[in-house]
Amino acid sequence: MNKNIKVPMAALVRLTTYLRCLNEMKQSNVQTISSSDIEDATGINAAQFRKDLSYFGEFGKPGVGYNIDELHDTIARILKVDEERPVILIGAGNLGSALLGYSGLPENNFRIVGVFDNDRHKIGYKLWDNEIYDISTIKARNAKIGAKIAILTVPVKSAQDVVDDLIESGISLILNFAPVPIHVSKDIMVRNVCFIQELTILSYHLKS
Amino acid sequence: MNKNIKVPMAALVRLTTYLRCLNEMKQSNVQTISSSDIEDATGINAAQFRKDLSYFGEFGKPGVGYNIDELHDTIARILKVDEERPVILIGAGNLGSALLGYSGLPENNFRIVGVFDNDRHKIGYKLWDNEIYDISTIKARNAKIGAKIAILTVPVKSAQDVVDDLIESGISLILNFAPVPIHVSKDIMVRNVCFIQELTILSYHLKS
DNA sequence: TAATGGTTGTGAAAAACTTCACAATCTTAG
DNA sequence: CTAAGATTGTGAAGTTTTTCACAACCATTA
Repeated sequence: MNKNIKVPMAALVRLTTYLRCLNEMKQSNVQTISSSDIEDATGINAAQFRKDLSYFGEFGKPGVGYNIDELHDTIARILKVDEERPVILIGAGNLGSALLGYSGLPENNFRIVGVFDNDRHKIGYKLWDNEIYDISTIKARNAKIGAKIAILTVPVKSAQDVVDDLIESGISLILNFAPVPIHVSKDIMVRNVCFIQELTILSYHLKS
Repeated sequence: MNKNIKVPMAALVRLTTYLRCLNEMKQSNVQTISSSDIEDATGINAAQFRKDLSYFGEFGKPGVGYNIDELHDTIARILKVDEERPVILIGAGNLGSALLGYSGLPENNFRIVGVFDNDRHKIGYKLWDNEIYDISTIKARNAKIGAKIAILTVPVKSAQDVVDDLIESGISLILNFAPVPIHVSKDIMVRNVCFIQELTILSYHLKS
């Protein structure tokens, strides 16, 4: 085991892929899989899979393989998605609304427990049964809610301001959908989702 | 220049970040930037920035820096986002609808020129002024449209089937929002956007 | 003109990541 | 019990990516 060695970010990304894959496999009637089965299902090299797991321990049986349910639960525990996490959503626009209605969130143990916006025309109204709160009340509200994770779907121009408020409110993990790099201290983690970037990478590969 | 050397995917991702950054800088009254200005703005190492550019040519002046407008246009040309690209959208659900209304798409030269779904209750109706077409007509329609890029916002269970149709219709670049790995031949490129994965990576970093 | 301060482009060094390859282990069958 | 076949976990090798460091260059000032 390599528990003292830093886990590469790429390995974490792959772990989430294994988890998704195992989730599907759970519904089959097979109990056990080998690392090369994972390779077939995900395209990720079998040795890579084993090494990724080795950062966290030993979960397989030589000569046999891995128990699907066990491995699923182990990876879920490693990634801390084995129990429900409260998440707050900032920005009740089109995208925020779509996310709020997305069943994949609860299915993966993420529960949106608060929706915030700064638009007077939205505050107080309900979106999919969630009341939209005034963003200026976030500090007080999150003192009760205690969420550590926020999803940010606000316009570019408000993104940085909102982030500062979030951090003051105890948020330390931010999923940023605003297409702008936001600036935070080292103890705060931001992951950006920008599908324009993805489209652009596709565009680069246009043959012409 | 390294034109004969393979460009790392990570470099392409960074190029899209530089482009976004330059886009903002265009609005300032500064004309010229240095690689370390880029580092300050994006967090990406200055030498990394220069090496990324070196895959494509020499665009700066030693002792001076880079002209913002010029560099922006150059990178846009490299990434082939210097002119409008037609894109088709498959899946007119919540997410598809949100994407369709997203102004970032036209602002970045991606124009949605066709919306498709397989739901009888949606086909024929309009979404943000776009008629929703029957997905079974895609081959005929894309023969006229000629889009190479498709955005996929369909449920997991239909994803693979739809992809096969898309490829038959001349699509070679797919942005997949369905949280499932899809299987394609080598000449087709797929980029996945899965924010559950991103949330999961954040979750792993919860301190507790 | 010469000297100074700043910046690029890039070969080479360093670091990080992936893949290989094999000892160790397990299960089954005879 | 032994042999055969399968699979893990991991040190080492191989590959890729990032960072360093410096020659070459430009603009400005004296």
